[in-house]
Amino acid sequence: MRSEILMDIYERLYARFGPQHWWPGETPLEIMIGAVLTQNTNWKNVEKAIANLKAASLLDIRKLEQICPDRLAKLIQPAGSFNVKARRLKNLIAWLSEKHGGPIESLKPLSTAQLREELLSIRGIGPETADSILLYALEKPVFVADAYTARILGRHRLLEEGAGYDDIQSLFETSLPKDTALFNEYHALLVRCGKEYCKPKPACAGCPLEDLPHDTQKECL
DNA sequence: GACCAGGCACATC
DNA sequence: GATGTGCATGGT
Repeated sequence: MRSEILMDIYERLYARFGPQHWWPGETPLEIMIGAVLTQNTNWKNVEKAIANLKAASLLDIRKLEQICPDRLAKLIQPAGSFNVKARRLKNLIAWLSEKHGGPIESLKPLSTAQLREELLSIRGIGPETADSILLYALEKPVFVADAYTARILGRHRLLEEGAGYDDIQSLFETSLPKDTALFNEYHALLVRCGKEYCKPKPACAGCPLEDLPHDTQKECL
């Protein structure tokens, strides 16, 4: 039942918007960095910050290990919260380098559960950032249950009262096949639909989910 | 000028 | 354990 509804939503979104080609990053390292930079931040600003890092040839674990936080902060300035994010990036790089010796390839054989636990232990990496890294950088079948997901499901009365991040995530992970490509596309499509139609002040007209039961008064979680 | 954006840590109650 | 606040830029 729930699987059918979730697949119906997926089909509608895909039929409307088509493939989203996420994550827009060329390497796993760039995706990881983008996941931190996009915290509470518009993606366009993240692109500017990443362009600065590229221009400085800094998309490299060894170089990011060396750089001082102040210089890193200046480069990522367009992404906002730059002092905080510079520290968070340094924490992430230190984990890669000190615990796993650098190359991201060495992470891929490890279990999803172990990687998630380690990521969550890094200061600055919360559930959503950890799951974005697992799904988009490491290609693990993990569902990213972000604010758009909560908002869209909430508006369509598909969430229990008080459902939190883990509840929403397991709703998808237990109802759908654990398929990296599906989770990749589904989350990207929810973000796309949320941006265009399901904002805090919703504009439902024309939304591919418009004729499903929904409640436009409902606040986002 | 207010609100929002692909969150998280920390303080306080 | 729930709720509030700082971080900080850039687009609407």
